Amino acid sequence: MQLRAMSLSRSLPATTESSNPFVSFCYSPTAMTPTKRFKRTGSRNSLQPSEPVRKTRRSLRPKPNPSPQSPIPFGKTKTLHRDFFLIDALDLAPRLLGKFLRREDVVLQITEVEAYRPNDSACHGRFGVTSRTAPVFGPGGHAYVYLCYGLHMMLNIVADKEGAGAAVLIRSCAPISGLDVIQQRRGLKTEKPILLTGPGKVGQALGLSTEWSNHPLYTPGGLELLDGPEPENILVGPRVGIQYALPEHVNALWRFAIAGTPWISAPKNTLRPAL
DNA sequence: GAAAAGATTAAA
DNA sequence: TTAATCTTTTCC
Repeated sequence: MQLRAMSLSRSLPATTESSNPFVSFCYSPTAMTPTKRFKRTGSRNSLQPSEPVRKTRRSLRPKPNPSPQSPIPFGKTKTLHRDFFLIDALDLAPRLLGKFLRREDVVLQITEVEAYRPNDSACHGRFGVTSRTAPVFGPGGHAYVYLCYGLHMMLNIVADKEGAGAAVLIRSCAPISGLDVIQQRRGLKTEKPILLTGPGKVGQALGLSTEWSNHPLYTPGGLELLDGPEPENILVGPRVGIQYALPEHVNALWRFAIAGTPWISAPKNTLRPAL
């Protein structure tokens, strides 16, 4: 199913607005049909919906759906205005959910993010402006890419006005277009969530290096952020891997994800429905 | 100038 | 559970 939507979009020219791949994706019958498995039960356990059905035979189980929710149809897909990014990272983070990241033929939909803010003991900006973190202190709407553990390229989207020092980490995405390129870069011939759930995986799938740091995302060309459907429900939780920070920042619920999607990194059991 | 630690991942 | 891997930042 997923492959059908993707190969369909690949067959279309992706350069002009009128024939962009998302329109065909969002109107494709498979994308418009929500899978039963993702329906909310309304019980107290919010995580129930995203877990696979246990007692169904493997061959009968529905495959992971690249569409995190029923997409809201939208006519034109375009880059967002730079003003979109000039807000508190805590406000920007959830608004990035559902949006599209595009680099040439590869298109990913953002499914999980984390906010990093001024006066945040977990934020890279906590040491002030350095050669690495300079983009974080620039105006919102630019990429901030850094090397983590000497291996992984982590993509952030700079938030707020110039001088603030805030950014949103992209933790997970769903593949929308360019699956073969994504798989090639990842070295994985799969379409399961393992392909793109984790910040290092997103950077690898987009073929990023630190040279992309400070690249504007609101102008056509290179790496772009495009408008996308707003998720129906959102999950929140504490951020991952920041045990070195102050308790108030370790515990802050600044991690956001689209409810019901399988495209969320570990740990998932710390996420709860937003109010 | 040296050393520790890190917004992680994949394999055992 | 742990090794891989290297830049950034801090400490002496």
